[in-house]
Amino acid sequence: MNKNKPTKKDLKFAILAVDAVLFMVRDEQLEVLLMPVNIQPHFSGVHGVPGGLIDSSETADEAAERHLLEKAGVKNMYMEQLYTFSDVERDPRGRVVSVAYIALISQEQAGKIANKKDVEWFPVKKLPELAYDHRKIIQTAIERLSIKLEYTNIVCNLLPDEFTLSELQNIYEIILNKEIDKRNFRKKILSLGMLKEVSGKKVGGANRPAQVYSFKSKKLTTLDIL
Amino acid sequence: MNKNKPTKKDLKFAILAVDAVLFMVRDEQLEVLLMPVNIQPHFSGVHGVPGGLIDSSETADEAAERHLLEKAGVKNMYMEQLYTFSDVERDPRGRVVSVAYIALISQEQAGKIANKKDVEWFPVKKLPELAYDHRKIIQTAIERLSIKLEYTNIVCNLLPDEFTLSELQNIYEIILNKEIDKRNFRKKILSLGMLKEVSGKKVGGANRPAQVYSFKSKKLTTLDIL
DNA sequence: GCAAAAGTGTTCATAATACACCCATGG
DNA sequence: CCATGGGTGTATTATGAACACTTTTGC
Repeated sequence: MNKNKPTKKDLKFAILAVDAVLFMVRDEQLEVLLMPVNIQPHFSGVHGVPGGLIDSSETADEAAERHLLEKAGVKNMYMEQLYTFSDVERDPRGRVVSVAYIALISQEQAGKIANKKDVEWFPVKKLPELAYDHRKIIQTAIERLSIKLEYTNIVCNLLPDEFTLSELQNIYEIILNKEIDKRNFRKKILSLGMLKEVSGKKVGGANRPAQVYSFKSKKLTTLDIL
Repeated sequence: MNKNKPTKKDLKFAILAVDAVLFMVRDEQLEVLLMPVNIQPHFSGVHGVPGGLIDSSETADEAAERHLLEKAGVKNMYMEQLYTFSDVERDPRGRVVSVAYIALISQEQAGKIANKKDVEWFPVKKLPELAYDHRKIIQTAIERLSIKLEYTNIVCNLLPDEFTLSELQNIYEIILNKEIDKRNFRKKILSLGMLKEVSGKKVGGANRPAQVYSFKSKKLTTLDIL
């Protein structure tokens, strides 16, 4: 392909970046991790998802992991490629193509994060002003997450290892933005055979203790109903 | 590529390319368009899908369209982004990240293509030796296509404007690689309400003429059964 | 004893599957 | 008249949806 040196003219290349939309569920809300973006004279007082350039010796996946670790102190989370955004004008400073990722952690994991200054969780329903095309990226991520909730076990990445059926149902209701019948939900989720009972009950205050469950496997599995 | 010629200090970039996996169904087979790849000393006598670099003034989508037109003479086809492949060693000449696309045309459209020298259709079950990571890209494309057949109207892009139910069923059977009951298939596909009858019958030889149908809309629609 | 969440079954409607024969045409 | 693909219906089963009360605990 390009055999010339980077002579800067007619050279076809773009700066290649990654952006990672990191989700967590907390307080009955789907939240996304943002950090301030301050790029004079284009952006100030706005936020964006963590991201950065891809190094010449790493894959996009590795770059996304690295930037999440460096900028947000998060590691070992579930991550999948979302979409590659390549609008010519998406970065006012010049041509930057971004490979976007979805990443998921439980509230529990979120609590353990080395608290980097400047990172902050926002409910997706109350996003601040965003830099670049990050609103579109987040929107795309939410759609993907919603769809995958319905036909994969991806939800396991938003929960701690052990959880109750109510907690599980809650996450579905929050992300899908609708109420689900408790009896039908339990029947269905248990019939899928992905869960196992864990000994011990969760004592949660002034109410009946709940059975605790865990996923048999956290490997992404497609429930092919077809 | 170019990491040995860092004219721009620490500048991190990669060559950005697109690759387009163009599918067609013909002769009871899913076929993909390939062209020879001859890159000395790395590749000779092997094939790859059409593709090329992204220009600094075009999006990845536009680049994919352009390369399909330039290299294969195909235009106005259905196209969607597939995945971005970024393995560091995927191009032996240097770092090239590729945004891969799926494109679909009907056999009818394929026949009208200005016959570019060197392009050739191969059944996906009999692929020749392939350059780069194109086998992986094609594999990923086939999986995506199969999945989307089941919950979208994407199949319309593989058919001519007017077609019979048998032709439609045939495409499903070929791509999903399984037999489908004729009566159940018709019941289901008609109940989705995406088709309209077209006046006229298809006379196909020594048998009863078949009713002709067309899609009410070719816009990609998700059949949310959920 | 009461507030709060856990847990549990049945009925009904709809959708998926399995399955076999007659129809219209060209040669 | 026969070979070829077009076209149709029913019975069975599985799945999804609607729906209300009892249980266990902390206070």
